[in-house]
Amino acid sequence: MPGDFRGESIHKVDPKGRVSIPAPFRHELMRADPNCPEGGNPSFVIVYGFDDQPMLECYTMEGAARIAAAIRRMPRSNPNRKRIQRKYQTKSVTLQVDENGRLVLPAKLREKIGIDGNAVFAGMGDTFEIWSTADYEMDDGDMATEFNESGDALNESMDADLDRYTDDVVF
Amino acid sequence: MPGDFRGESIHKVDPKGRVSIPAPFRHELMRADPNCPEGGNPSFVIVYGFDDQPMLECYTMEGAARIAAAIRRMPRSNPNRKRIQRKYQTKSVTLQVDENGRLVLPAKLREKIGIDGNAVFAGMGDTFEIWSTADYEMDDGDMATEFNESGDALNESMDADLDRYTDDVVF
DNA sequence: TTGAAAACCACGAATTCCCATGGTATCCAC
DNA sequence: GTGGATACCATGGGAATTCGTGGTTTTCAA
Repeated sequence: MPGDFRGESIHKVDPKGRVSIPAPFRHELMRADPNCPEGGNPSFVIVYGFDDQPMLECYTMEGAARIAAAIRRMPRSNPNRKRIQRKYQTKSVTLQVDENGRLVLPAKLREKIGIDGNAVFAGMGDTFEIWSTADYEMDDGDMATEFNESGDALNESMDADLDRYTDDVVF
Repeated sequence: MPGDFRGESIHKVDPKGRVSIPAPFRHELMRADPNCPEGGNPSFVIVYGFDDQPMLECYTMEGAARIAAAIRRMPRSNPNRKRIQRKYQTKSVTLQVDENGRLVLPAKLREKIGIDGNAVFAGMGDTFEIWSTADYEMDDGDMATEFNESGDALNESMDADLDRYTDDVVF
C-alpha cells in the first residue's frame, strides 16, 4: 500500500544537521519500514539525484523497495536502466530516525539544497520532499494559481486533468 | 460510492481549535472510512490549497483515496501532476474525529480562513466546506440569485445546465 | 589525541486524552 | 397524550503525553 504523506511544515536545522521529522511523517515511516522494531526507529531513503530541483525526495523503505524491484525487472539492454540506477540508487542514502524523532542531514545534502537554518517538509502522497525555505517559496509561487496571470485557465486545466484521471465508476 | 453531505450549520470553535462536526456529517465520514473501527472515530482529509477562496474543503477517506489514485495514474511528465499534488496532498491534513465528535482545527488552518469563534459547515454532496461566518455570508450573497441584477436570466441558465447534465434514468 | 559523529539527557510548549455538563430530541409505558 | 426516562448532541476544563528543540557526554576513527 502506498504511503500517505500530507501537509507541509517547517523545522529548525541545527549546526550538526539535526532536524525533527514532522510527527505524522514519522509514523508513516514506521508503518512502512518492515524491519522497524515495534516502537523503534524507522529507516528511510533520501534521493538527491533530482538535478533540476533543489530538493531531497524521501521514500519509505517500502517505496524504495518498490523502485528497486522495478529496476530489477528492467532489461539490462535498456539504456535507461543504468540512468535510473544512478538517480535512485547511486545518488541516495539510507538514514535512520534517531531516538528523538530527528534525522541527521549529512553536510553534502545540506549544501545540495542550500539549507539556511530551516527546512520545509512537503508531503507528496507516497513520498515527501525537503526544501530550504527560500527555494520552497519560489516553487510554491510557481505552483500557485492565485497570482498567475492566467490563473483561471490554469485552474481549469488542472481540474480537467484531475477529472480525466479520476475513475468515475458510478454505483 | 460518493458521499451525501447536505445542509449547513454553525458551531463554536474553542481556543484550542476544537469544533463539533455536524452529527450527520460525522456519520457520513464513518461510513466512508474503511479503516474506521466499528463505532470508532473516523479520519478524514482537509484540503486548504484553494487559494482563491477562504475555506477548507473536507474529503472522506474514500474521496481522498480517489484523488490519490487519480494522481498515481497521471503521467509524471504532465506538469499539472505536481501542481495537483501540491494542492491536494501538500496543502492538506489528515485529521481524526475525537471521542466527542469534534475535530481540532490546527492554528494554521484557523488563520487561513479567518476563524473568529464560529465555523460554518456547508454540505456539498461528496465533500463539505468549512468557512468563517463572515466569509460564508459574503460567498452566500454572491451565489444567491434573488438579488442579482439579472436574477431571472441566471436562474434560467442554472436550470438549463441542471437539465443538460441530468441523467434521466428512472428508478 | 583530537575532531567529528553518535548517543544520551532535559525541558517548555503545544497537543491529545479523559472526564464532566447542560440541553434537546426521542422513545416508551401508563 | 403526558410524564419520565433515555439516548445523543454540543461544549467546557484539566491532566497527561507528545513534540520540537537545545545541551552535554560518549564513542570512534584518523
